[in-house]
Amino acid sequence: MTATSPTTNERVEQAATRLFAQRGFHGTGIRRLAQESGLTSASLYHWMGTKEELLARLMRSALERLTAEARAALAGAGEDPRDRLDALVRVHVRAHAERPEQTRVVDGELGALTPDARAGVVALRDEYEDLWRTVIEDGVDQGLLVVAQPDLARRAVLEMCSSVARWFRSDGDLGVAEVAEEHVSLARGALGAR
Amino acid sequence: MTATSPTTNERVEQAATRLFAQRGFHGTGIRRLAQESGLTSASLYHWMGTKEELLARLMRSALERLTAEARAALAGAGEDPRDRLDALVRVHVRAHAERPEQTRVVDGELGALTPDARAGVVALRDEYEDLWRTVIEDGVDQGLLVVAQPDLARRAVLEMCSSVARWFRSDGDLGVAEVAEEHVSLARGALGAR
DNA sequence: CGTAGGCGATCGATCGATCGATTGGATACG
DNA sequence: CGTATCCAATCGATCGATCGATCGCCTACG
Repeated sequence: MTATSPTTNERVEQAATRLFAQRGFHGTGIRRLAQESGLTSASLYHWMGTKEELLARLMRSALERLTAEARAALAGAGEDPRDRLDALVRVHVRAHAERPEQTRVVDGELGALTPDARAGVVALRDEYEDLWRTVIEDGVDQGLLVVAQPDLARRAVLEMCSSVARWFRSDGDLGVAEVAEEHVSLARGALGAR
Repeated sequence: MTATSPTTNERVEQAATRLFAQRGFHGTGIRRLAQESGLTSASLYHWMGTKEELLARLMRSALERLTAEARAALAGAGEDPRDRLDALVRVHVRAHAERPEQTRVVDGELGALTPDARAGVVALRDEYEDLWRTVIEDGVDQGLLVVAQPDLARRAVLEMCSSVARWFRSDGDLGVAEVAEEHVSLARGALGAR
């Protein structure tokens, strides 16, 4: 157990993630952000750059982590596209259950970014979704998944799994593992897994 | 074809729906909202009350319309819970495809409301979701739908269908009807329809 | 003449961001 | 060793802009 006290940078990022998730990017002022980080608004600029740069950084690192976790899970999964789908669902649901604020910022604040900053985030998101696209395409090609519109189905299943971030509570009736397995079952059903 | 020119009130509500959907409630200023409504910011107050009242009104009327459409569809559907589920999916998907800005405001700006205003909107949302809850419960009770966690499944399928508002384009490859039927199929699969 | 609808002007508050100044610990040098 | 230099980090003060909202006044019309 390494319970290091958080660095200033971590305190800023944690406060920003929490506030952006709760009140939105435009609903969060830099004074409030500084207060929750334990700094003055002037000092805050030493760590965050501009407010938008901070948001973009948070979104990119969250997406990079998610993609890395998905790649690792796929590397440990077998060849069967259905098993690989299960692995993606588990990673996605776990991430949204365990880091709901991070994922809600990624999913909900894209529109707050200027085109330049948005492009970088969108590229990372597309990279992540390509993992899903490939798995679903492989499954359909091999006749192990049955969907008429793979792109539509991918978006639908992704959003289905993302919804967890908006209701899951770690002190609720269901544990993370149960929720993940339940979504594995829903996703398999939706995609017509043989 | 009744192509009446929009009333001032309609122009305000349409501008607000568009802006709130695109830039968010906190990202939309009074002046911009007035400009797009063809009014000065002072005149705007004659029509909208406060900015928050306007948002709450938009959200309530959108939810009331959705609920009314869902009730009408259920009234015209048969007794089989699977058919009733199909009807709900079609209404939900059509609404999100044809009125993406309205639905995105409802789904995304709840957090911008003060507790008092939020309560009224949440009550309407619960009323709508109860229609889904009942249908799914009936289906499970009769053994025609198979899900381990009906509440979780309801949320998952709802979010799955809501995702349409974030990508559908009326000039794209798929029409509204096709998208709706595709989601009917996905929902049936996810909920294990016999 | 009353009222619905609209306007310009302006309110106090807050916005995101920057300024110059200060601190303290590390590093380089005589 | 002593001290000069540097730089990351922080601060109070304040910038111009914009925020949501309100005011009094004007005009058109039933």
